[in-house]
Amino acid sequence: MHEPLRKLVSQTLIKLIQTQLVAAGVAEDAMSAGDVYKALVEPPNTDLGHLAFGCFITAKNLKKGPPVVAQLLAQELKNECAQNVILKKAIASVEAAGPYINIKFTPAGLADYVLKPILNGETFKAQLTEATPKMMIEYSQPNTHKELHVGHMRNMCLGDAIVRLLRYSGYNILASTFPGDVGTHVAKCLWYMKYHNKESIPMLNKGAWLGAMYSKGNLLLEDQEGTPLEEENKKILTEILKQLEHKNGEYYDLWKQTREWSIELMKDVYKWADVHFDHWYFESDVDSDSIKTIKKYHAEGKLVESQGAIGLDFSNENMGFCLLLKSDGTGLYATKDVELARRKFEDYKIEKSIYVVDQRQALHFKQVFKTLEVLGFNQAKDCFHLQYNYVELPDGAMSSRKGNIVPLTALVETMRNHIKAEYLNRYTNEWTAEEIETVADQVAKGAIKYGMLKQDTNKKIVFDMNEWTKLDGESGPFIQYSFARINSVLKKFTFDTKAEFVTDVLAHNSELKLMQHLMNFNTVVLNSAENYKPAALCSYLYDTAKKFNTFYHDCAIGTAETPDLKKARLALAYSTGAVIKHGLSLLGIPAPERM
RNA sequence: GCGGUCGUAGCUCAGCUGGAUAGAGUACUUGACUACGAAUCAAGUGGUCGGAGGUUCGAAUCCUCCCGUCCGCACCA
Repeated sequence: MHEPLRKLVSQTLIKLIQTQLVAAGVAEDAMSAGDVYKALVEPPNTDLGHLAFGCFITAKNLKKGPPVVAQLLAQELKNECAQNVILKKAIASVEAAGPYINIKFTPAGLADYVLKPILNGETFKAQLTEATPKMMIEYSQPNTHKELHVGHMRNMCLGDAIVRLLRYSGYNILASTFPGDVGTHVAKCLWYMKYHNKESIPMLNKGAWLGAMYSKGNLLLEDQEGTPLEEENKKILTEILKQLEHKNGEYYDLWKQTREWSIELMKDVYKWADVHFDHWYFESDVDSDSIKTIKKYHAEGKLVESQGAIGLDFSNENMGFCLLLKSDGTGLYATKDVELARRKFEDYKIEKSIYVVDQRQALHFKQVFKTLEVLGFNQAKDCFHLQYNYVELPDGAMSSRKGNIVPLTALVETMRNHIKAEYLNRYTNEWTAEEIETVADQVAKGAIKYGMLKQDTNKKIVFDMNEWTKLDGESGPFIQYSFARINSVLKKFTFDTKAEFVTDVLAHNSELKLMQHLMNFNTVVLNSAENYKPAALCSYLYDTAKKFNTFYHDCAIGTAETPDLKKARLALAYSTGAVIKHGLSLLGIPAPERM
């Protein structure tokens, strides 16, 4: 009940409905204002109305047909509007159409209830939720000793947007990350570096270079499989892993040093992407404790042995065998996740734990959560795996192992250069070189993040650089461009958000449509947040920009017929800009003032 | 084989917690800059919503089966 016009309508309607309920001998509290609020939807087109009330539930309660109830309530609402000054000013028409009541607002109603709260900032401070459990959202689990690629970007954008959306909606959110800084991939990287690398260590971009070491190591190891060298290689890898586990030896020293290079790369990327974590959990932090924990449970007889390894058998529940200790006594990914899940709840007293991880890990998380449950961890039910589909290349899956990745830095560089060459270099004589760089970077962020977020999480993204650099149509830069134009017109005609304006003059169809659309901002954001679907906000913002462009095309601002109309149109332009800017910020996308 | 994902316009996708005439982008065909920014706008062509049943007053949306697709299924993460 945060949107003022919906609130006004639902509070009026509920009184009328309750009168009918009592008359029909039904309990008055069979329906609440909240129920009515939820049943208020957008009609399929604006010609019908700005808001519609579907009478299905009400009709059921009254034991009458929906069209009959719509007729009845529409008449009651009309009468109410005729008597009530406030309603009379805000509501232009009420019409029953089949099972719906279509409501049209007056220009003044839309301006008063939609534009004014945006202008004074109330819209963006509205309380959208009541129950807001403390949640931790873990996202971005890159491995050290590998290079970050475009696939990692989807996870990062998604996790960050969800954190932002939920925080805006009033939730208490902690963001965490869980980099994989131990494991065989590290050993393979160090092995190659130590025994086969002939290059000298670069001064810059050590993290990316390290990723190449891993890739080369992996390929060489595969080549040597089946040769006499295989046995020798295995011995060395085991020795490396042992040293890492016991935290001493030359490999351990090399690990400490190289690990920092990777972390530096991650931090650079997070800084670029404006992504922030409240806590960094490293796999190396939980590694040895996780093994102790599992051994303890095993000693208590809560786990089973199978083929020399220890774990839990969920095969009769179609979840396979969850392996927790390998036959050599070392742990696995699941081992660490079992330990980490407990820590999160203990460290921060959270009520819900969300994991933003690739959907290929679905079975893994099912097993981990089930294991937690079997081990008596009550909060297992509060753990949730938020899945998304992965990013692949036109010729198939990306893999650091094979070395066929598109590094994130390559995407960012290509995008920035493309934007400068195609659009920004034309301003070389007007703007400083610094501004051109800054704006190119902001637009690149818009293109990349919007591209990662606009597609629903359950669909995979096929990454093609040529397609990604096309910035027309539904793209981040399209929305940013609309904002820049709004900004430019506001500057040209100077607009004061605190100045009064005449509210009943915005009567053009494209003005009404735009205002009606702006009305829905918080509703869309809340929906987007609670369903973990940033894509919903993406398409809303795209629509906002499109509707603004139509208005901008249809309605002259500078040469408006009257000064009042000009002022009101400036208010509408400003409001649209504010919604776009806030909306983009919830997706982690900056809004340049000009571009 | 078992489990899961997806299947909507030529292509890429919205719509899926059941509700009004299935929408965008792109491509293609047109039109609009002496203009508040053309990275724009306007118009047109284009759909048995994979198939078949079922539930319902009402199904792209829910259920069942089938077909196609991709993913996962113990010592990697």
